[in-house]
Amino acid sequence: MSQTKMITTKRVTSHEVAQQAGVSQSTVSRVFSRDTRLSKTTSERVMRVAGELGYKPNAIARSLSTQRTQIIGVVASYMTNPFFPVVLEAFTQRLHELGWRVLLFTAGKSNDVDVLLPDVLAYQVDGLIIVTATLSSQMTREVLQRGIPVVLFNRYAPGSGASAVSCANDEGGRMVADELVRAGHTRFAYITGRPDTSTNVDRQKGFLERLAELKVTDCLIEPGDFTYEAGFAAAQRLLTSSRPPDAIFCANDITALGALDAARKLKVSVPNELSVIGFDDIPMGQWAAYDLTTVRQPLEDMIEASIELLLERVENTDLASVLQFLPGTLVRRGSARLSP
Amino acid sequence: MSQTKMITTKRVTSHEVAQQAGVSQSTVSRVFSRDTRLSKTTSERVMRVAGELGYKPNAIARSLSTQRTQIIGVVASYMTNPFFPVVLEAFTQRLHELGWRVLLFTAGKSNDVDVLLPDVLAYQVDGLIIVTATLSSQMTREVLQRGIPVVLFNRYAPGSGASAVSCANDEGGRMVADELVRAGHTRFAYITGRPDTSTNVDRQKGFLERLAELKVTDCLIEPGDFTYEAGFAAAQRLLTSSRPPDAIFCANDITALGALDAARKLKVSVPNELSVIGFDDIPMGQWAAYDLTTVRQPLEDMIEASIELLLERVENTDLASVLQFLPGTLVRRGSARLSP
DNA sequence: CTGAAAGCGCTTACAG
DNA sequence: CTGAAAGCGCTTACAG
Repeated sequence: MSQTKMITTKRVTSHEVAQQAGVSQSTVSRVFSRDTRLSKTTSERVMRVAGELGYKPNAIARSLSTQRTQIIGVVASYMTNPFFPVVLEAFTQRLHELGWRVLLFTAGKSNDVDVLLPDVLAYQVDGLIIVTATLSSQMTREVLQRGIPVVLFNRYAPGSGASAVSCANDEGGRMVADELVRAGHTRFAYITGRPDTSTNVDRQKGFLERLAELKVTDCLIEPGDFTYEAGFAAAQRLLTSSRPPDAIFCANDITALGALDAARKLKVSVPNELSVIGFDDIPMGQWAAYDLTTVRQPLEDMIEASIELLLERVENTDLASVLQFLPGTLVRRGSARLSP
Repeated sequence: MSQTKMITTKRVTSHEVAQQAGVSQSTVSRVFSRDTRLSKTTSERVMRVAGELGYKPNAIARSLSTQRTQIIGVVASYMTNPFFPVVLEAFTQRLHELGWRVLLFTAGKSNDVDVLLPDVLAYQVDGLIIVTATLSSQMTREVLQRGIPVVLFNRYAPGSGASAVSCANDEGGRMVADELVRAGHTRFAYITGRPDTSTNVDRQKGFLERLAELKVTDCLIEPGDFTYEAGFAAAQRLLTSSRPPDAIFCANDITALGALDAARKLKVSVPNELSVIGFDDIPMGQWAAYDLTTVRQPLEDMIEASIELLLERVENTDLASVLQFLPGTLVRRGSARLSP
């Protein structure tokens, strides 16, 4: 039942607040930028008037003036892999808490990240987080040249100048090899992710290297692409081959879920006849139908680290790029027969 | 091996391009805003110089000047329900194609959408899409008052002034009732979603109403919350009760997957002893382990309609709000015993 | 503690 | 077809 029904669509500016409050526009601005040297009375009066008028400082104007948008560009895709939505949500949430906004871009089948970039840059983002897809190193250079720091999440590109935070994928692969061998498995297989990703390369490399160190040479490599369907198909091929594996390590969880369903379909008993291990620890791995043993990525820490690296470099463009690898942990569930 | 190694971090402005090209800054601006009345030669020269200098118009400055940011605020949450990431990705992709940017906000457990809103507004978004969570009607009014149109996706709030696009959830519920009765089921159950959502209310209402019309009164209502875990628990309760249902309709797919896993655990044979039907048609429903019969939401059309409603109202703030309901379609898979 | 004024990088009537 | 200039709504040295 307020007296002042605002039907007007016109947006309130600091000038109007200033006029109503009987101060200069600069003062209004200072009130909202928390300038310290303000008398309490002025400050309170301005705040009151601003409240009545429904005034909010225009962030776009502020951005232009300060040369800082407080916007972070986030490029994310592959939302069908449950890992990424969780990552995206966490990034958005955390950045927002810290006072930053997220401009979201998705790199689809057709539009490469490189194609997206001019649009990202036009909005003067203060920093860039790439959650999926890779930036060509030339593009990375171009972005960095403009003083916009870049952090790659869950992938890395040494020498590109971009910082990166990733799980220690090779170690994770080694850990899995260790555990599977120790539990007495003898015939191994690895279902790959997309072969051009550091994630896949490192997991595979760590796994195979450790197997080799343990004198195991019997490991089939079956191509996949980080999807359920590919995992299902690959496992089906493996399990119907002349010499099926008794342990399958999958490039990621969603692939492992596909592999488990293939085993179920073929009536291969898990974990008695077959152990399946994934990588990520997505929520679905905990579902009763799967109970997936996996390498958990330290998501919270990775996100925290990414944001820290990025914001440091927003503050100080001269900082050198950093690659950071955080160790994963094995989560023992029912899909693999492991020693305790 | 280009001669002009740009090490500078300073951003190029239209003034510099103008100077290099020997024209006024206005002309440079016109070239990039595709002003028609420009001589081809000037235009080309400016473009060439701009290219050499790596000039991109500053969208923030443009926004301030035009009073249009070309930014759409999107509020999305519940990324653990696979339905939403897909929606978010589609929205982002499509809006980008149409020349709009997406500022992403997530409403977490703690931060209500209402709390987020001042930050959304500060960035002068031209429109707002709410994919999850509901805006209080007071907040909706406030946003609309500022001339910012709002579209609710997959929920609606009549009288709030916000437009909305939703699946025809009641019809969907009716359709499921029809099919289940026709196939001879006799003991029904509905596992709910969160009770305060229009989505849940309408699906439940349609289902029960149609059952009543068909003279079926035997329908248990078991509370859930749109999650796998709730679906699992609810189905477990139902199936271990004294008079277990032979057909369960679930408020959404992820709930249905939980129900299916509960059935599997309890060795209830699907679809022989039990039919389970979901709502959404998320990718996982197609997985071999589930093969879920469900009501498919016409996602593409819903997104297209949402964007159209929104952009129309960005152009013309006076347009009245509209509620739009698009029919879902039954997707017959293996989790329900239905007549052909 | 506060104000007047320049400036951020564009767009766009207004002239010519 | 093009330029000079005002203006978008802020911030922030510079004075006082």
